[in-house]
Amino acid sequence: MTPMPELPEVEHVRRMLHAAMTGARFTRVVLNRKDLRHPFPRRFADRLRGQAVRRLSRRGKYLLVELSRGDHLVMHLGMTGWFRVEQTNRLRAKRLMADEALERRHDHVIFVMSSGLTVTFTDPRRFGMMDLAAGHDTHSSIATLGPEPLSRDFNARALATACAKRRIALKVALLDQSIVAGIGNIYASEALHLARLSPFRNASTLFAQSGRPRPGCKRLVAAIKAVLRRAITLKESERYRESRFRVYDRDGEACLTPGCRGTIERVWQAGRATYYCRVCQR
DNA sequence: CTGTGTTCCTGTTCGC
DNA sequence: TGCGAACAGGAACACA
Repeated sequence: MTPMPELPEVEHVRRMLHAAMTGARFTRVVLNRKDLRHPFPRRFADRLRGQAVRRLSRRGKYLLVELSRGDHLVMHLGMTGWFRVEQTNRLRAKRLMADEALERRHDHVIFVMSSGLTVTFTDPRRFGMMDLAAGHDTHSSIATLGPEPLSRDFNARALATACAKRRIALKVALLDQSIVAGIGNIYASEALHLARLSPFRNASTLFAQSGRPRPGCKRLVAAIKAVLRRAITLKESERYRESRFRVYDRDGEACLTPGCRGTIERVWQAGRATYYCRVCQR
């Protein structure tokens, strides 16, 4: 099973698309349906055609394609979205095998680029999204995002402040994209385990009476950065196929924290599965 | 306002 | 072996 797209997966896609699209123009844009999660914006294909790709960036789980006229293509992978990059001429010549045709049944958007590459967005569950925006931070979904977890802006003070008056569980807070951008269900559990913090702990307790972040808050920030960085590195090295998570999908197994004799449990929190060790996570 | 629950969607897994 | 039910969850929205 490929993990759901969270920040590391989206970053991997960004790098892939950067290599495939930067400098090239949209020669042809094909929409195989009129919507994904939301309808495509008006004249979507027309507004892309002829534009060159200046650069590809990422904000949280959103991909941003900066276009030559200055506007931006905003994309989200949802839960099952991904991109395929192929040589356009080989694609034309190809006769599809039955299983391949089955796989292509969820190809919703096709970008034929001037470079001779075709970039296809495929998404079985159609939770993905594509939109156009004037600037990189003018899109409503992106404007409300919290700090990038791997930036300097994301530190213990910033996290403690963002959580200060929130009476929600820590795990739920990490999933809130306005508190910190890019963390999903898997890495929320992973980071809390590495930081040895209980997912049930009230988020506001990261902030001490003295107005300073508690030690756990600093550990959590470090753990989030470590978990995300490791996942990005792992993907680049292609070793991620054999890698496993610390707690995610490990219920019933022994806790990996050195010296801890606990067992990983799976519990239900705000409609989501949370994996944790009740012995070392406090 | 704030937090919880539901909805969208389909491929995969599980139990009978 | 086959079939239906349960499950997976990002983000938006309804609602108390």
